[in-house]
Amino acid sequence: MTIQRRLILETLESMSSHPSAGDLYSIVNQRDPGIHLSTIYRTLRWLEGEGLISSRWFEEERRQERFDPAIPVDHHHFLCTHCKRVIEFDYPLVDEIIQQFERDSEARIESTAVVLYGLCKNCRG
Amino acid sequence: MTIQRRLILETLESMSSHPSAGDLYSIVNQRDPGIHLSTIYRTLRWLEGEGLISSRWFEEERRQERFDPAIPVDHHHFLCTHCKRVIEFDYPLVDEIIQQFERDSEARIESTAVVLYGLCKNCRG
DNA sequence: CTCGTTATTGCAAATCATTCGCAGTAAAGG
DNA sequence: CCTTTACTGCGAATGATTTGCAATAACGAG
Repeated sequence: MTIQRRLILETLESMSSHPSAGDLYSIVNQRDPGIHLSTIYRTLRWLEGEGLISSRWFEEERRQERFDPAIPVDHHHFLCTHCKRVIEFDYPLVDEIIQQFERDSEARIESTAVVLYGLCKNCRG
Repeated sequence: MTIQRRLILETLESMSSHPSAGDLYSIVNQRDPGIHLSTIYRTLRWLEGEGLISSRWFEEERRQERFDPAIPVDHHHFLCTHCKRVIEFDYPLVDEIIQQFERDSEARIESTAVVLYGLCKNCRG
């Protein structure tokens, strides 16, 4: 555990917005101006491999990977298309979809990505 | 409507696999060896704008956009992680998730991306 | 059918997020 | 304090997609 890794992990954990590597860089950079973007990437990749964080791709911002400080246990996401806020949820209904699909198709489901896009409470209206 | 555009659209419509631009290029290229990859991209973008096709990003192959010959009406996807086959489905359960989330969060949902990953009937076992 | 205008193509270079190779530096344990 | 091993900073590479531009094809008017 190096200073940089600790700083990156702490910063990510303090954010609920599922930042991209670049977002994280501009914040971490304020406390450690010498840090390099590639260190951010490598550390995020390492944290992911250790199972401490997980990563997401949202269709809205298809190009940028976003990082989630949560352990990669199944949960799902809402992304506000206006303020970019992320809300997590976990409904048993998703499991019902999996079961129905497995019955209908005889496939075996191993993971899911359920994302809802729209306007949050604050951005409606 | 040029020769190239017609060829690209016909080719996409004949495929159920949700090909990437590169996949499409290697097939279209057999019938029109002079065609350029940028024409594929531009045409796909144009078809998308016309509402004739839609595009998807799957987390499994995060880097590559895949194109769907279907009109962009709400439907959902299964991607076989082994053979890359895509199966489409449309369950009312997804609408129930939307309604439940809208109730819980007071957000307004405008679109969804529901993708299931796993092994299809043929690739299990 | 021919000409002129406008849209589309082919090509090459640019983008942009992410990754990689490498040499220098820091961590960790003895 | 020293040695080994892992991590960082840096710059260059990657790879899918986009863009600028000059050449070409489509389409409508005559």
